[in-house]
Amino acid sequence: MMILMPANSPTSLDDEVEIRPPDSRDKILEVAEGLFAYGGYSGVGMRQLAAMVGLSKSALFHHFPTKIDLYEAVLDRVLVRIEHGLNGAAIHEGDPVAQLDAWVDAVVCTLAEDAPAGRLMMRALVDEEPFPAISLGVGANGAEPDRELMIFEVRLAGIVERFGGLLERGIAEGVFRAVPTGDAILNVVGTLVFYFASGDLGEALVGESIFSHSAVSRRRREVSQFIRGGLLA
Amino acid sequence: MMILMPANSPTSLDDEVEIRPPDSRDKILEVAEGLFAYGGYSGVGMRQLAAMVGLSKSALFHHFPTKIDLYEAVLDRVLVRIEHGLNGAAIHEGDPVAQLDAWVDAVVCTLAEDAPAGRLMMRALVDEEPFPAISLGVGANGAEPDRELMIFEVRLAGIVERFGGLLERGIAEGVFRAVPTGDAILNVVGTLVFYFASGDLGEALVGESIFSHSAVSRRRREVSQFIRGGLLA
DNA sequence: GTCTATACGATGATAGAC
DNA sequence: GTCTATCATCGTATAGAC
Repeated sequence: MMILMPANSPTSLDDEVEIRPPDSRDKILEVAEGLFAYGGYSGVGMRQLAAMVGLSKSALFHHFPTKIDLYEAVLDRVLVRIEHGLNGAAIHEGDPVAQLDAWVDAVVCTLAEDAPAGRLMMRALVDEEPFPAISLGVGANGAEPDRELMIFEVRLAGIVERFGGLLERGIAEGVFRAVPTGDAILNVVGTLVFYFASGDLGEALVGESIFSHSAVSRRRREVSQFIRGGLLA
Repeated sequence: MMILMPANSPTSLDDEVEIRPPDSRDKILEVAEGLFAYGGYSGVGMRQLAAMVGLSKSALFHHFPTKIDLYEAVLDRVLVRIEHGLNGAAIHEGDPVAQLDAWVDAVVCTLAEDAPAGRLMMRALVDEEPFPAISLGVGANGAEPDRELMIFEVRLAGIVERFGGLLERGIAEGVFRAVPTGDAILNVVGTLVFYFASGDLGEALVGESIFSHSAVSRRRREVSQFIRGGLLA
């Protein structure tokens, strides 16, 4: 389990002491991620969470003033991991097809590394009131969004936008089929995330844990072929 | 909104009087479907539901002894619609490619007809403790499942099995790529369902309501092409 | 930062009268 | 079938001591 720094935090070495008190907050987020993934937002109780993390209920409310704040922090942490995986991959090298492969593989590998992430992402994507930031271009124009945007939403909008750009370049070069990017993005996201959110259903279908080594390496091949087949000209 | 009969109910004409008291139970299911789709299982209160349907809370508990019973009934009703859509389509005529097209289109059309269905299905698929019935072959052998199966799960297992059979026939005939059926099923289900579960995110990406007439007719084309590309040899 | 104590509303569910 | 009344429990949040 890697330790990640927020993408926008200024990196200075002597902050180390202050930045990482490897303490309660991280443990809360870790446990909460599993619980939210399992039971959804409404299915998790702060009492229950506090007990599992070994803290008092009120100590928990000290770290996260409200339940939704905790939820946002958990979601954002997962997205930071995905962003990190994308940044570490060669998604800007080679032709659009190679970039697509790198993109897909990076997401698959990140979701394969911690089990709750896929389910959590799928829940967040399905839950209502998500992500108008995408249609706004994330602050590209001066129009204020009609409600407070979650950090999580802005981060997701950035990722989706980068993928949309890749799609458009591939279409312009003629290597991808000329498809509406909206539908294509939904196809790819659905395919990528659903496998890792499918839990027991997925296990019943593939015949072993969807997170086992062999299942994941098979998945990397299969999802890449499926998406290439669906997108390439 | 069509009136459907359970697939296994004996069809006799004079049952009509008894079968359809077009009454409270249906109204409860209708409202509950919307609520569960919007807020998930834990996010819906029986008080709230009773108020919206115009009943007392205890009257509600008379129709459905427990909340989970209601939830199962709602899920099953959606699956019955999907089953009905599949039965009405030409999924047994022509070569496997034609059957695949009929299959995909039938599911898309059913999910397009009532908005909560897709979101509800995605939630149910992501929720834990689903569907070991699939690996058991739905009563094909004598082994008892280790817990009570929901009607809903058995019905889903049947649908998934039929699709798995179609995949295997297509692979045997050489018209589909030789892929592991488990991964392929998850790819198709994820692609099919996620679009109709994506709500505001989907709307932001496709530029209009995902249930609008133009969006749905575009979707029928796009998802068919995407899945064909991903599966065909 | 962490704890105990307390409060309030809402929840799922039950019992019994009409 | 539908209602009112009631129950214990939960989620959420606050206040204040250590």
